[in-house]
Amino acid sequence: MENPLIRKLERFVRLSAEDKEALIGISDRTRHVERHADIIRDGEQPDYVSLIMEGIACRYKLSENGERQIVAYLVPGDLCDIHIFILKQMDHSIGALTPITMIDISRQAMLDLLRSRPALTEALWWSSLVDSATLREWIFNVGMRTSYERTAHLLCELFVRLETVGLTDGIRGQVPLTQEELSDAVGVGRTHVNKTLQELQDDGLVELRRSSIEITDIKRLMQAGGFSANYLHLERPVFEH
Amino acid sequence: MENPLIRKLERFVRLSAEDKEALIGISDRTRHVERHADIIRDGEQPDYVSLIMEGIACRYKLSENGERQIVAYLVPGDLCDIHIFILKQMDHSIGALTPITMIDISRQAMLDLLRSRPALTEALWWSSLVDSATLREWIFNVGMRTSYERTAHLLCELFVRLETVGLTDGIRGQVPLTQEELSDAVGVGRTHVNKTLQELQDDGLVELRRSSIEITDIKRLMQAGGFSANYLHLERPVFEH
DNA sequence: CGCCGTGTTGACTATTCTCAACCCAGGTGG
DNA sequence: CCACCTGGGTTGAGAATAGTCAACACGGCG
Repeated sequence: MENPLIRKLERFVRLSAEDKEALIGISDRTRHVERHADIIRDGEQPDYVSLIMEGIACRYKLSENGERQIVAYLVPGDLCDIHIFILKQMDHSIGALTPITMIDISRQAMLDLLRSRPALTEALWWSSLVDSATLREWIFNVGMRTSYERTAHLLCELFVRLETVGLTDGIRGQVPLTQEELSDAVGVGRTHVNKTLQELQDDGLVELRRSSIEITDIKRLMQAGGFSANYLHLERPVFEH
Repeated sequence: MENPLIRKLERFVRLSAEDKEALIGISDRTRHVERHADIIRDGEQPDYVSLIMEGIACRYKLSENGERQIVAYLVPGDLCDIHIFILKQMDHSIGALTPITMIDISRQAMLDLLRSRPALTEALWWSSLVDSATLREWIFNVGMRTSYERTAHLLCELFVRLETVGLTDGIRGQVPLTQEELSDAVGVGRTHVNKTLQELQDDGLVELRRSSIEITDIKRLMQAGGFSANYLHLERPVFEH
């Protein structure tokens, strides 16, 4: 299995063969999480860093009355718990939206990696800063855009991020999320998301499937959502691979 | 002038006298920015890290039609542009909400500091992770809470963060923001924020002044906003100072 | 075959937005 | 010293987006 983290980081820096080897060899163990299970919960302290290899997960927070706000999606190549090094406990939960395959990296292995491989350290910093930028864009999305734009924008982001790790086929893309999972992310009611998606479908931008959404025209979808990938800071163009 | 960054970081780790000296001695030059001026703009590349010493600023993004979404407030002790090390350009702007005093730290000075002072490196990582956590909470705020709760929550966050660097007097706190500046942050229209603030005032939680808001009962304000400071990860209690 | 997770539809509600007018305090310049 | 101007704040009416609720459709899995 190709390593999606390497693929992602190489969008920013070129890694040497040794860097890549170090990254591949770091895996402690592989773990599977089933759909709807939590990978880690609010208040817990993780004891390793986890890397998503397959599937989609989300960071979320719960309100008192049990509503869920998704604050980020995690796709293959994303790291879960860098917090391990610094913070005492999680201030949010991470849940699996699809079946997940992930590898756990021990704290020590991670520290060794950072100490011996400056290129990787820089790349990981980059990844962390991009995560922050994504959160800012998410705020903008939820705070400023109409539900139509919001939904479109979110789908675009997922598309681009999946594309970065090679999980789409060019212009089309399958987003394996239910409408409820989308709803919790855009902060719009479930039924209203449905209506919004149908508008997008009527406009020929997406096609609704059972438990997933297919993007049929990413270009126009980006226009509809006011999407620009600049906040993802993909410095290097895609090539080779 | 006491250094607010040191004060902030000490809420997380204890710094040695040398650490503090290194941090104080790092200042390149002091700079003043007047209210409403931009400290840095979307698309630019900063050439130094800036530390807010006095005043309040905000990170914001503009929509096509010129509306502003504030995605974070910056208070004394906050660093502006860690991006300098990694990212090619800003994906948002930073503007002064009050007159600002800040010091600029050159890239090299910052790198030297990080290399020679591991405690500071860790503290800065902490600061960065807390910033991320704050963004997540901000999403939750904008996405899930009513305008009444939202406004209350935001005021609480500002109160606590100002308190962390010693800028409040216990139970009362002056928040020097106009209603428009609050409005752009909570993502609620200007006139509606006004109505919401009046409700808060009627309930005895705040008092409205011209160009500022005084928190009169932080405890009940926290209840009203569903505020819990856990996401700020203030590991150490306040003492000494 | 039947149930459950998902999706769909429609009616009704309400929070929030928009717009427009007006107020008020403080600073400025004549 | 007063008139004016500007930046902020206040109020109210009407419009609209989005939320809520409830019922139903549908397909796949057990």
